[in-house]
Amino acid sequence: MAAGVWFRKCLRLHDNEPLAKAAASGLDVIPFFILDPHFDKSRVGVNRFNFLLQSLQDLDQQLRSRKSRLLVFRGQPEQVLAELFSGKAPLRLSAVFWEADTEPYARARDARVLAMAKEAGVQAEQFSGHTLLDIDATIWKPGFKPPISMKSIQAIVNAAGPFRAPLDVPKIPPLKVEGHQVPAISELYDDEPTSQGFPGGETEALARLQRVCSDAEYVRCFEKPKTASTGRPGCPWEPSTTGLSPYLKFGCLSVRTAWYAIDRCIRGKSHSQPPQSLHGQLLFREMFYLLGAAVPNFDRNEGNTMCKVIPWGDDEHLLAAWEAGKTGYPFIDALMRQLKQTGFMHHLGRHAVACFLTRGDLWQHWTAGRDVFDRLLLDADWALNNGNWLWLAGVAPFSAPYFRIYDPCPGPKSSLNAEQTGEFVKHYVPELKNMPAKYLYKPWTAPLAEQKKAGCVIGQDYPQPIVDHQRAREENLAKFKAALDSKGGVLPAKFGGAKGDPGPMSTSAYTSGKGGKGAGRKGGKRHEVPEAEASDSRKIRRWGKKLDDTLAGG
DNA sequence: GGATCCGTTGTAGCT
DNA sequence: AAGCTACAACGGATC
Repeated sequence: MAAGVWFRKCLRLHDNEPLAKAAASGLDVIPFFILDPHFDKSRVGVNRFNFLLQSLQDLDQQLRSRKSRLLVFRGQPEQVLAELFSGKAPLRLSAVFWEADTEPYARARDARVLAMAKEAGVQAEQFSGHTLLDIDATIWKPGFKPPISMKSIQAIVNAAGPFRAPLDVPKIPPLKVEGHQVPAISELYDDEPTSQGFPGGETEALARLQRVCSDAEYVRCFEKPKTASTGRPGCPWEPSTTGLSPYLKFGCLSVRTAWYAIDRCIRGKSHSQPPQSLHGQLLFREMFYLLGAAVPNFDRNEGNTMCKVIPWGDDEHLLAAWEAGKTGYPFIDALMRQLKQTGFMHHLGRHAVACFLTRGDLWQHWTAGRDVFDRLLLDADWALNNGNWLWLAGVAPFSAPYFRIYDPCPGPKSSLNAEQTGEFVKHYVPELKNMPAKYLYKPWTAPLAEQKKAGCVIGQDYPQPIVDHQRAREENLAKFKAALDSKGGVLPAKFGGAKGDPGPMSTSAYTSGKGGKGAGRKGGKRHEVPEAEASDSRKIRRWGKKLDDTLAGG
């Protein structure tokens, strides 16, 4: 008899509780993954699927170096597991362990598997591990309220106490079974993966974490809104952030391991704070996981207390141009082509293209953009992706005010932090590679002679702007306001989920009150140590400059 | 119960 | 050059 370890996310050996439990059971251990036909080409782009297969390869290699291996089965999970529950040795399971997954598809599937296991007399157990918090335990606690701000998620996390330390890799009994290899991507997809810089797997995940944390000052001073949407100077395809998100999505990296590695860098020294710090990023991840699990219909427009209903348009032509990176707005197009080509986009880039598709310019439904991201992003994660689209469409209570619309042609003062030499745009939109920098974000303003000289005539070699931004912006602001005024944007919030009525939740946008960016926020009583804060921002500025120099030099 | 503060990340235009 | 204002004006938390 054997204990199965069902890998789904959690594609790692470190800090893997199901694996530790199986290894401690005294039974043989069968590590396996099931390639579920549900996740087909319509749902998963070739780059993410390749990332998954690389992660499985890495897992297999690591297990083999420990005299075990990974078995990859294909088919519907319920069917495969039914066979493993009733099959012949050595592939018959008397126990199976996995990491809990709170996404709706996984939840329904796992409930069926738990029932099957009970029926078959197989011990089945799942362990919380993908998040810092035990999501289900948290949302069922009396008095739980869905967090919609950094303060509220911090309160929840603080109340939960310190997270357990990451677990060591257990001693795994040897396994000798033939077949069930990790397939090659060419067996499953016709097109070739095109991603760069993000090889899947735990080995790379830990190496990347190591690289990030070897620069403790970078970790201490990290402020997300100050990182560049257009990558690193000189190599715009490299993220200006840590690039750890795909590894967290698949659990190649344990979030606890990441949390404590960051903690070691910042402990005892002055450091940036949530929400902008690296810990803040992980806290947002927790917040969206809680919302995804606690809010019914979190991925929908209707029946979703976190979503104001806005009469979005439905124009296939606009959506297709956006997805293809052919809107005629070079910054938007470069970002969308980066997404398609590499599977990665900086968070602020996601702000720019999501705002452009929805309330900013094209007035298309946020779920349409959500689906494109869900397919193409290496780090596409159901709760985070939905949460971010709700945020950016301006329909969630945690959204920025709807009238804060990003300029799709960001200048040097824009909070999108887009570099001004145009190297990012030129890299992903090669039609524009000879366009002078001063016209790069608005090439239609270049005189025809300049366009010809650059070999890029607008309307021929590169599209005209698909909409007039100033006009679209004003029209959309008016439509959004009208929808709010008519109360069409407010739902009665009367659909209780399986859990108790979470209570009427906010469904409106907010404004920041008077003052521009950051104005009027200093000097409040929240900032008890203004000196430390000032020294932090000095450090951060110094650091930013140093980073720029280093990267420019290298 | 009313007032006040606050919310990761807008932009243009002015001084 | 950095800092202010206009734009339009929500709702949760706290006092």
